[in-house]
Amino acid sequence: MASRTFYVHDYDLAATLNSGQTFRWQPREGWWEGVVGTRWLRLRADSDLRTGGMAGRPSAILAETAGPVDDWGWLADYLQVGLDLADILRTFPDDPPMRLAVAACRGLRLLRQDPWECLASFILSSTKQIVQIQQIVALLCNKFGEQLIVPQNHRRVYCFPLPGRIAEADESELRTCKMGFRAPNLIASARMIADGTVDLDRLSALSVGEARDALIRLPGVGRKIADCVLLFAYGFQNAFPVDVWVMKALQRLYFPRRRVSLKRLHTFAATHFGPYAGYAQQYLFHYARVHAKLND
DNA sequence: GCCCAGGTGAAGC
DNA sequence: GCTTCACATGGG
Repeated sequence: MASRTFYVHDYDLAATLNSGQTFRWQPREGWWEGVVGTRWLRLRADSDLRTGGMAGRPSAILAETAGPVDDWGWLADYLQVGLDLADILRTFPDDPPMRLAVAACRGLRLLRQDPWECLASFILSSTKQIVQIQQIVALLCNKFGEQLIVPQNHRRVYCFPLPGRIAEADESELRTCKMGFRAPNLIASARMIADGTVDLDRLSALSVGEARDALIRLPGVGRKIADCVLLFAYGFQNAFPVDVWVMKALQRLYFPRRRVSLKRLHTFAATHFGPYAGYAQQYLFHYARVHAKLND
């Protein structure tokens, strides 16, 4: 077992882990338990003991693993603890909707996830609620993933299955994980990645447009899912996924008088929200989903 | 029963 | 170009 404390400002761990960008974290006994790569771990937001902490705004994240760790760079990268959130918030447009969303979601962050896990999870996400995506991903990992080191007396935990493992599975096996019509898309995409037709390792060297085109070649991956992977896994900060919630938020907050097409919303997003548009998108998504009642 | 869920892709105008 | 529809499955 190993542990480490990361000191952070303005980091709402619960909102971040529970904001629909990742699907494996579960609250348990005051911690968030999850898997990053091939390591089981748990995280807890704490006061910064060096300063006594700030009331109501924990400024440290405590991490514990079950196995030994000598270099914590993988977790610092995943959590993006080195990023200065204030620098990003300053680039957001100073308009009423953005001010509402930022005020409501203070400390919300974007993670830097593994591309394959992110891609596969979002292939499974279409027309599913977040709780159901979590359930499907859990079933998939339990059935196809490799077992990980966990604390004594802890239930068994498995890593996210690699593309090669999914590629050799058959559709009926995958359907037992309750993914329905998404199963053939997941298999076909896994095969294209396993056989090198699409190389996920090369995408970070491409422009955002080229990387998006590469992802959209995969079956079950359209503009929205591609943008999720570009933003959540590759860190293309200007990727702007438009799902039903973001669509509702943009329509209601910025164009209350007229109906605007999806294409025009993309054009608006690309010009209005600045270089960190993807970050702004996550604030709008979380605000719309958790805080605002945007339904008529 | 009905409607919706971090959509996509094919088919219709 | 744009609109409509099927696609599994579960929750409200």
